Amino acid sequence: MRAALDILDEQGLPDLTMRRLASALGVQPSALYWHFHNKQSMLAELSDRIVSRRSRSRAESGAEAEWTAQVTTEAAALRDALLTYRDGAEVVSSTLAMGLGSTVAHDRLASAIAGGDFDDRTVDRAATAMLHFVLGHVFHEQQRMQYDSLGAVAETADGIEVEASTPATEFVFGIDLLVNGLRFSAPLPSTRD
Amino acid sequence: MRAALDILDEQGLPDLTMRRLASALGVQPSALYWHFHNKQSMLAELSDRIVSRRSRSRAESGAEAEWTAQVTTEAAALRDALLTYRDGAEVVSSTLAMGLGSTVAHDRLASAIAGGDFDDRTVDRAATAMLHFVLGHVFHEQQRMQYDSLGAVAETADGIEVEASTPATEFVFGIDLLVNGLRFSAPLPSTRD
DNA sequence: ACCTGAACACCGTTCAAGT
DNA sequence: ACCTGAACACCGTTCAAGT
Repeated sequence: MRAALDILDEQGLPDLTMRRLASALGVQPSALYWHFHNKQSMLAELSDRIVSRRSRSRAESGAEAEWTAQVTTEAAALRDALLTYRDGAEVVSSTLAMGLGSTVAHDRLASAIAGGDFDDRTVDRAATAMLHFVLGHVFHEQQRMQYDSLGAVAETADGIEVEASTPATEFVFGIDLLVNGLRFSAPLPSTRD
Repeated sequence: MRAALDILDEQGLPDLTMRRLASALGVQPSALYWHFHNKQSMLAELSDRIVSRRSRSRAESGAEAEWTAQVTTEAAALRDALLTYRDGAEVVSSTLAMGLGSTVAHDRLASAIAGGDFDDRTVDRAATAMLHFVLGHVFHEQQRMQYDSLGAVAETADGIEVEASTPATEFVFGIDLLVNGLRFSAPLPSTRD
């Protein structure tokens, strides 16, 4: 797993092949198939490690913060985790799409959302929608990163458009959209205090 | 393109190889490289065709419908287009992530959203967020489809959970979340009429 | 203008056999 | 328990050469 993460981060997903991984370990490719059923399940395990990596639990980690703030924090933490390794979002996205990998990402978002007192179905669907947005956003963000690093400096050509809005800004915009939609959609039964 | 769409729909993206496409056309693989720079650009063209396929322009296509209804309609039309071919969402998603393919999908969502009188940046970001949700959702939906078709009938095992909520229902839930978030986020300058 | 033939440099996976 | 060796059935792409 450590060797695989190194290759992923240094060379990218397309270069993370079973043969390259084997040779990084000084072993024959076939040796890997004693440890993993196939490449997919190896990537699934990688995906779990990427997602599970908790970033600094920010200032407010307690149960007291507004649920909206908790959701925002959780989403940002997930984005951070995905950004930790090159192509992280693609690995996780395709793993989850295949129905593999753990559900921690979804679950953490869901439990933050549950702080808003919604019914279980709403919580689940909102978490899923949010997860789709996060994965889509970071996937896109990382693809741009390596496209930009391959020449094509995009240019701040005509001076205008200089502070064109950062990926982080666009990210919180999307999250806020979903949080606000959630806040104003349901009857939201009890607003204690 | 027709042959490629056939292979995609009948055998899926993993089986859509340049060699298989060539042999379906009764031609050598190398012949394809006179027509396309590489496989990516072939898939990009395929992606454009998938997205451009307009479904029945529903009842209200006029300029008069509520902008929220227009956005919902546009999102549903995009979902329909992606569902038309097997693995359609994956083809489009990865093409757009690579910075290839046309921007029609984004643009159609954006112009529907623009009916709500938001500033250009908000329109663009909201369209992007929505596009990420749609692609993520349908990608997931299609992956499940072929997972389910490969045995593993999932079972309505214990009678409960029978009407567990369809993909279509979950889709409109996510779209509504985004539309509502948008409606209640900005100052929304003019509410003429 | 459009295609063939032949090659290059790879893939994931299996499986008997070794230690 | 863990790995090697050798093979199978593939990939995308290039490029001289043909018509």
